[in-house]
Amino acid sequence: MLTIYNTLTRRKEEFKPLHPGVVNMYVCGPTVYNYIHIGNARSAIAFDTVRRYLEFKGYQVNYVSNFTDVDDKMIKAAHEQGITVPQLADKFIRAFMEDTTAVNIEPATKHPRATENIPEIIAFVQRLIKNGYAYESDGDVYYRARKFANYGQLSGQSIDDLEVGASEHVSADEIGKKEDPMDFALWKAAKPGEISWDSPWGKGRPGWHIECSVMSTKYLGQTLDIHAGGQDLEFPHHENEIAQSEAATGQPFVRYWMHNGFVTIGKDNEKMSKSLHNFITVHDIIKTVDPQVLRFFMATTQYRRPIQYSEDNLTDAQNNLEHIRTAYDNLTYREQDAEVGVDEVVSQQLADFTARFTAVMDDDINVQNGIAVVYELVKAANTYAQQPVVKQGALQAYKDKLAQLVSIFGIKLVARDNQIDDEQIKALIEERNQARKNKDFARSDQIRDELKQRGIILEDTPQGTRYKKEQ
RNA sequence: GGUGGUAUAGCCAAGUGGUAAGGCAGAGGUCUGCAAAACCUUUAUCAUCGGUUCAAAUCCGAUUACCACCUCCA
Repeated sequence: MLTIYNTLTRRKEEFKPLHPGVVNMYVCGPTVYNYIHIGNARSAIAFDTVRRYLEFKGYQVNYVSNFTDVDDKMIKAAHEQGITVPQLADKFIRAFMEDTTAVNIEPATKHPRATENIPEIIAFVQRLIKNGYAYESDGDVYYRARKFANYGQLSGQSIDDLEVGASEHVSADEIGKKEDPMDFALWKAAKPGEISWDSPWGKGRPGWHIECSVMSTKYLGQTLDIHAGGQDLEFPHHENEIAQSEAATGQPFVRYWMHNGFVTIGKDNEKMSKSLHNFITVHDIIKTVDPQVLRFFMATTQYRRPIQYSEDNLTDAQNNLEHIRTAYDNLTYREQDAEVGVDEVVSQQLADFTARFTAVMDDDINVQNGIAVVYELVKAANTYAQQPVVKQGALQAYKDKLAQLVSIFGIKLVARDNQIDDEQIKALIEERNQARKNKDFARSDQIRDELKQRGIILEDTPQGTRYKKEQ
């Protein structure tokens, strides 16, 4: 039984989608005014992993993730770079797709953009005005937070406590426009020269929160199974989404709210964020770090826990991933002398591993326990691969299971190309084998060292000398 | 000030009442001509104090430290 921690109720709950067998899932995406950093990627990776596990469990997942392609930061960045807001959006949406593809994040079923849904947004705002939850004020439209009885339920705070904080931060030009400091913008009037769309309230653009309410319900229905995002979106973004959506539809908006923990950095474990200027972009890091290592590093920490970013931790991930890849290679290597047939003991063992993996992952996607099962599988596979007699079917079964389980973490296990075409190298390997037969170990070690310099690793096994390229 | 989270071996980290999973690094060993790879063995009383209990890392209270949200941020 799959359980998921629901931020709304602050406890783990049995996961039951509204429609059996289908999961409608919405994940808040980035504002596309810059390359995504590792913290942004964490969110995408965390929920890509959740998605992959749900699919492993047999669900059909409709996965929608938006691009916020118009807001203050977009307008500012476009102005600074001397390009239009749509040009800026196109540039960084392309970069987003490149970066997320590199770390093996599946594209969403649908990646809607706010600016592609302006008519729907306007209609949604009109509905809120009609229902009495919103009001126009000098070209802006605001939501009456106090009118929504459950406002504050997600963040667990009373609206009065929230108001104390909010009143300190209301910008000067909003004072006087709002009926109440807690009210938030659904539609913002355009300043001269800003990108804008015609609306019943004059030229303007959508507020931040409204696009997610509109697009999630448009593509997934009035009640979503899962709505996810970073913990920093709990308030105000997701709180406001609930208020908007439920005031408009009269239906429960989301069944399970999921929020991922932050990537932290530095000795103080500070949140990696754009405003603290302590971020590392995916675009940059994958120039020097294997994207699969980055993926493994992030995917093997449970989504709610923080991830401490450091070189050491990344190295740990690299070692662990290499260990898994080597096991896969070890299985592949024995295919040359494997006997035809299957092994019932192995089949049973793999079924047990799968059951245990599922049992631990069912506990709120506990990937640390999941990966622990994978390590046990690796150990069993390595042990099997050293048996004097092995079966083709068993080798394949181990490989398939290993590949299947790590694919949930976004890792692609493939047979590595260790073919050597260089005749000179082949001759050297042959010469070394001859030298070993003649117990000329000085010569054989010399050849081994020489080839190592050239990136060829030799390993002597009971099945003969195995060579592989240095990774 | 309000709210939430975290504190387990050198490092990462699991574990929500019964005498501490797993990985990395380290040490020893098996295998090997030597290596490599692999496998085996080995390393903690769980931030502090107090309480409940036959029994607590695990429940309750207090304390300390760190982080986050309450304004844009995944």
